[in-house]
Amino acid sequence: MSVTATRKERERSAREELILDHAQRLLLRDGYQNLNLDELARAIEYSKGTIYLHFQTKEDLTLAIAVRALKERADMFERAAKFAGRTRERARAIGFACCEFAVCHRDYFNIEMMLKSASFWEKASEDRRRAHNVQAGRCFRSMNTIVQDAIREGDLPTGTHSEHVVFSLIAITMGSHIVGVNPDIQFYCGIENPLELARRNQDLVCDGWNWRPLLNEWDYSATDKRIKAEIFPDTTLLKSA
Amino acid sequence: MSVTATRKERERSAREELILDHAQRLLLRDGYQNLNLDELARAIEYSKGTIYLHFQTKEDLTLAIAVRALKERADMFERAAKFAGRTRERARAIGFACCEFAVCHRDYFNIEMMLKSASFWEKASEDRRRAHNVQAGRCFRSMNTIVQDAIREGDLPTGTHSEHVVFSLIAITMGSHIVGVNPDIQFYCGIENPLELARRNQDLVCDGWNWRPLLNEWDYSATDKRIKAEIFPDTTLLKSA
Amino acid sequence: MSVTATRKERERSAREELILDHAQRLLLRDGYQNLNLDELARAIEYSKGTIYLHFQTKEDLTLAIAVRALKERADMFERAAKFAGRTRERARAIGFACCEFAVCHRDYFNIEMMLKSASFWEKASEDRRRAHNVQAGRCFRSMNTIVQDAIREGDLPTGTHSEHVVFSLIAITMGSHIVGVNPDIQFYCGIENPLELARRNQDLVCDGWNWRPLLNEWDYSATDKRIKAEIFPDTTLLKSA
Amino acid sequence: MSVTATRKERERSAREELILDHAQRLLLRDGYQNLNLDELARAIEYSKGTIYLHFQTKEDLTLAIAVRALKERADMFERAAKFAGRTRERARAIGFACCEFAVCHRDYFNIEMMLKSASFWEKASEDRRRAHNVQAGRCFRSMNTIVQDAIREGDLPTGTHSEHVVFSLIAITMGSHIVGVNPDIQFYCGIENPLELARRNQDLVCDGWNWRPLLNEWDYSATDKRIKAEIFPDTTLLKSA
DNA sequence: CATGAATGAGCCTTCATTCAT
DNA sequence: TATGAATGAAGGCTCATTCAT
Repeated sequence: MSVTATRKERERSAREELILDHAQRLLLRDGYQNLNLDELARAIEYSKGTIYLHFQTKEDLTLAIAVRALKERADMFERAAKFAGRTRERARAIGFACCEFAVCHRDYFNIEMMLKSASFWEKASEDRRRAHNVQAGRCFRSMNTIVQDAIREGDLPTGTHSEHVVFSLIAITMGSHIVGVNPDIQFYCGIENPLELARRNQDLVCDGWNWRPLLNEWDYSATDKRIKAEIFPDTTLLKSA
Repeated sequence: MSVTATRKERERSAREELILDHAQRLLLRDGYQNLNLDELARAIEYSKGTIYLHFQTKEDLTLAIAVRALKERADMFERAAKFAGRTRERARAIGFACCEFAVCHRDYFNIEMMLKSASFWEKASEDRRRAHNVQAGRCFRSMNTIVQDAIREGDLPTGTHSEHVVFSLIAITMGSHIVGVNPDIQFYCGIENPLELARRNQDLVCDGWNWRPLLNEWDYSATDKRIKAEIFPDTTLLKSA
Repeated sequence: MSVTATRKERERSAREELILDHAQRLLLRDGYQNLNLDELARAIEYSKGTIYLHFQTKEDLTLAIAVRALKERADMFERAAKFAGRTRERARAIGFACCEFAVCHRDYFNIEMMLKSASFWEKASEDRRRAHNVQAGRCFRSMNTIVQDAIREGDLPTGTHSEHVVFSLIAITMGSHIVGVNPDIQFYCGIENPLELARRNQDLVCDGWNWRPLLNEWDYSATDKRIKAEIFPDTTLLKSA
Repeated sequence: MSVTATRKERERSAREELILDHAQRLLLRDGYQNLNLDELARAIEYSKGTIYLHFQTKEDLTLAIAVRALKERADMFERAAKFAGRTRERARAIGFACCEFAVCHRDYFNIEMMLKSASFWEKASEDRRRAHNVQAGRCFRSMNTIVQDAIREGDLPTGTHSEHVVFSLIAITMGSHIVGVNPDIQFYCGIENPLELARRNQDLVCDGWNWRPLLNEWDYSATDKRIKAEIFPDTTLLKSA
């Protein structure tokens, strides 16, 4: 590939990122239905036609935003899965990654909710749909592998279905994040730091599954320090680790 | 109030329910942005103008759907809260109510998600917003009271923040329902009956909080039978109780 | 039907005609691709939305214009077909009707040409397509019946295929009209009155088929006078008859 | 002019033909309004910019297609006009040429119809418009000369206006071709071979003008054989000649 | 000369909302 | 009170044309 071609390639990628950045911002501010391509074009200072050089439809663009975030999440999960330690410590690393992700993509789950409508997927490009599945699969496998290790190593009771553990962890995490950003619930439950609660909830569930070592059997604050140091050394977003 | 006025009042209410019934159906079928007032008018066999005699805007209508469902949920919660037994049994009754509700309003959480957008609330009527808060408060207090009782009675450890317990239960429940209906996750996690998993997840969290009696300390299947018999005798939707 | 309903019905029809009138004018001025619904709305002094209360798509509207003209043509043909006289005189009455029609709808054939594109018909409503076929059939049968009579009565040679005669008459008529309005051809052929030539061309073809009585065997100017008087008494458009 | 320049000139011409070939194909497949320059560029494997090095606008390109076809028609007409024989035989040769042309350019007349819109010509280049007139003139004169010869030689009645004869022949030919490809009319009139009918229609008109020798006074099938052999020896498209 | 990325005006269509009857 | 015809702003998408490289 010629030098010029590479540069163009880079420029194209950069612009695609630029579009996604602004689109994501508008999407989260206004919701999908109020996302307006005229405004987006104005924001990125490119024409509307240019947007369509990158994305087939508005739905395709929206899905691309989700895919990008999901890819980042999958990357973090795979990094976290390599953490050296007991299986529950490794799971904790993924929990850490998940919160880290939630901080950077505060409203990612809202985007994910937008994708619910069936008519949505029909209008997105085939490639984009495939990309979404790929990243979703990576996320799931990162966690599922650890749970299976835990069962094999005896950290989780024999006979536990790994998929059910994964499901409960996804549920408590997603639920915590979604509910945690709800102003009404924040008010009623007196929540200040939703992320902290999300991680505690994950602990509750792990303890519920009897995932050894239990919360009171291990110094997880030390684990957290190691996670932060070894896996996410550059992170400054989470004050406590 | 004259006899005629009362009859008219009743007719008005009946029509409002009719509108909400069909609107909810269409809303869940097509999503908010595809909810079309022309189609709704055709379905209810009244004119579009008539819809506007009941609801100020499309957003107001949508919120009314949510309020109606929420009210039903609050009613069920309050009924469940009166269940006679240990605090965790009463919480279990509410969990039961929540699943029961989820069965009747399979996609209520999707509607709740639609309400996220800020611009949405601006267009709903003040009265409707207030009504929503009232019902949300009822739901919260039903649960929170039980948790506080549990702390007072020593079923939950001293020093436990009741709001955090409530938060975790809401999170695991909402998370389980939202994640449980996701086809991708159903596929990855091999889920057949999301509701069953939702209830198990609630147990995990209660055990995590050390809410006595723990799962293995009590015959909760007997409790479930009583709940079904005493609180929801007419329910046939949940096969196992 | 109530009085009000009838009036509304009438108003609706009147507006539909209004839309068609202006749409036809713009269509012939600018061609189909340049027909602009914004401009049309401005011209009719109704909103764009109103246009869509009458016509499903732009294609549907265009086809409606063609159907309306075609219906008028079919009406004239059927009226002309009733002319009392020899078969060739009756055919002549239809030829007269055709020219009369061409005067009132100077560019009808151009509209008909627009309908060629296959993608066009897909976007028009089923009802409209059917209506078009109905009117086209009426036109054809009016003429074909006369030709069959001519064969039966011996005015046309035995063994003549009526459809081929009709085809040749349609061809010479359509060809004359289309070519006759072409400025280049008008210039080259020194044409002043295309209609007169169209009628003469029809005579050439009839003589070619040996349709009795031939041009030089009968006083067709007398026939023309009768046609004008009996069939189209109100017509002032054609100077010579 | 240098050798290089000549080669470039040739290359330029070749590419122009390539563009016209594909453009004509797309034009006839999709109609003018659906002719898409992006697709055309892809088809010719040159860039869109290159198309604009050859043609000023999309209209200019379309007109160029018409001009090219018209030139071919004029060439065929002039060749046919040289046929040795009676004037009506020579006219027949042109009729033959016309059908031959219609076979190779099945939808040429549709293209010709597209040129009707006034706004079209405004956007085509002056040069192209002039070229179109030149070729149209050649076609007309080929035929007109033969008719004038016929009048002079007494094959057509004295006093006949040659332009009117030409007009009627153009009309019957154009009409036959346009009407003949109309599926509705094919259905109604039971047409299988439109070209055959077109030629018969030409005969009807000639007989109508009393152009000697009449159809029943001469063995025109022999003429047709000669035409085919002497003028269009390479043609295999027309089965009967 | 050749490219093809970028443009942006333009257009069809939808649909929540209004209001005269 | 109930209607539904009328509105018109809004928005997604296209594509002929340009121009820097």
